Amino acid sequence: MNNSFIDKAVIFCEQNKHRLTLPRLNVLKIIHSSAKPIKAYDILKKLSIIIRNPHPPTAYRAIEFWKRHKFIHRIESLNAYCTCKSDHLHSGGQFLICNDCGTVIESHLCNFPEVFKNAIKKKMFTLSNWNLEINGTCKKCS
Amino acid sequence: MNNSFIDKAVIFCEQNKHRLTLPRLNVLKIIHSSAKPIKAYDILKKLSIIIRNPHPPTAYRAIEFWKRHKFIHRIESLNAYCTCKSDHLHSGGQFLICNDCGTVIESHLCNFPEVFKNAIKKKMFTLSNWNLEINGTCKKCS
DNA sequence: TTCAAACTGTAACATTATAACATTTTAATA
DNA sequence: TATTAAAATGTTATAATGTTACAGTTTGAA
Repeated sequence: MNNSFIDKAVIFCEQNKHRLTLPRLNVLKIIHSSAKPIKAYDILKKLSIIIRNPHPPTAYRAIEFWKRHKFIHRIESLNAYCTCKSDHLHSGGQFLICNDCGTVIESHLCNFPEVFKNAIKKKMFTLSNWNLEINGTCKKCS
Repeated sequence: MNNSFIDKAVIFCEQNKHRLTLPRLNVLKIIHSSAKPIKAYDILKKLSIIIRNPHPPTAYRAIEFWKRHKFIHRIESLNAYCTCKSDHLHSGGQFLICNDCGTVIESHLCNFPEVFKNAIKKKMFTLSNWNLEINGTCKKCS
């Protein structure tokens, strides 16, 4: 396992005086080591190997923490979580979801496309963040 | 209430030999008459005025029906449903969600932007449908 | 008129998420 | 180094969202 992602989280917590507690560290490790986005209750199940009989809030709090600090994304249409694959902060994400095998690929764009910005401007809307979920078929499955 | 939307649904069912049953018609009417996207259990509550003690599957089946036929959209981040504001079929949607008042505006684009298509092509992914949810502040609230 | 497909009714249950409050941990400070 | 307040977790309960399974009804075509 490539741990540079976890290392970053460790450093982030040190630098920002957040506590890298057992639930936080392990929830992030569990999400990071999952090939596909993982659901909260599956995280909880895996967490129970490390923490005795953990309850939902334990998982959900850690998920919320890493999401707030943009280390993970939530795939809304799957109710599942995956680590952020981009190497810098960003306020939006695109996800390619394979209808066949369930694999999710993050396709990061730094800037929100102009067409959308224009469409938004027309509606007099001020952008804060965005989430794009694209369904289709991945290379392997097509 | 402008009923042309409901009229379209009536015609659609006639033409495609789908039954426009009491739950189907009323679920669509309920979603259509809601100013904001409405949740399944709120649909169910309103449905109980017309149908005696309806159970979740009654609402969910009708929701699934109208979604399948692209009369409604599901806003994933809200677990809520709204009618489609575009006058033709399309396989993707953008939604501007106001963080303040919860209003959702559908901003329809007929074609998926090139930047995204290119990002997808790079990943060797075949597109079927897409959903973009944009959070921000609407005109009224800013 | 009967028959199969489409659809609804109902009960039970599964999944996903949060509220509320007690307890523990931590680091700064007196 | 004892105190303390903030940050975080533990625990119980429950709310919110969604599905399965099977029985019964409606419909239109053979």
